Amino acid sequence: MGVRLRTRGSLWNPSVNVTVYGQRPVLKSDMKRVLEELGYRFDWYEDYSGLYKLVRKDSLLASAVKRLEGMRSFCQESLYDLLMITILLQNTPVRRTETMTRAMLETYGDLLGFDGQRLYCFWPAERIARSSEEKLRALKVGYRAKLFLRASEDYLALDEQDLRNRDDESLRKALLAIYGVGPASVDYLMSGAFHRKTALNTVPSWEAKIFSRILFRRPSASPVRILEELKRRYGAWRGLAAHYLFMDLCWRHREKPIDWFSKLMPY
DNA sequence: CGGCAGGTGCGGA
DNA sequence: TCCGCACCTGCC
Repeated sequence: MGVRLRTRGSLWNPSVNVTVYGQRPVLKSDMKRVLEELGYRFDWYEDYSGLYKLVRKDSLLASAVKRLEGMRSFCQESLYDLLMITILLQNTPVRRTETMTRAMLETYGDLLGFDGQRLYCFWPAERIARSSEEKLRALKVGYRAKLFLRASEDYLALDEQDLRNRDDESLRKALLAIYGVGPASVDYLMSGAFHRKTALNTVPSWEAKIFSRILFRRPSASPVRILEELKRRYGAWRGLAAHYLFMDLCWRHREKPIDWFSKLMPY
């Protein structure tokens, strides 16, 4: 299915106009399930007041919230999609992640046309599980070929709804049991696919370079130092706070290019 | 062209 | 439980 979201209403009286496109007619029952799923993925019904309270004593976060107030910890991807993304991010520069992602989508993904757009969606897990390491390696994904296979198999044995109901600790354990998921990926999965606001326990090096500039106005504070500072400032809200700071930077960069950011991000 | 970046699993201490 | 190594490719 293809989904178009359009914002309606206002910050304090928000509403979203949802249009759903399907290869077969979209039934009322489909629509109900889509809306429930969107509510979860875009974190529409959660209370963010704990984050907004931190604004009073943190001017850095205050300026990000000023621009982005109301922004949710959104994640349009499913758990499986994001799992594949974390593997594509592992042990590689961003540019190579892009190359590998394109190759994987063109070979295994589905190209959807709707609403005047042509967009790839991720492949179903079964399609990779039925493929082979050799075929995957031909796409220049290196040793990640094995990770895609094993992670897809492990994913197929999981129940995503069950995982959503678990507490942080139990969820973390279940995710780490997926082959190819370590400390860095588990943070992405918990904060992205499951909206756990605290999930930020390791800082990948490319993010450290960016947060060093944001937090300390210097180029190269260590990942450990960055994590300490985020914990000190934002405590249990550090994952979400970091998301706000990063998105604020992206928007400021988009309005007026920031030199050091262009050098770190290849866009 | 050689050297290096980058997250995870695994084997060994 | 912690440490160090292997893995693969593209960029510098």
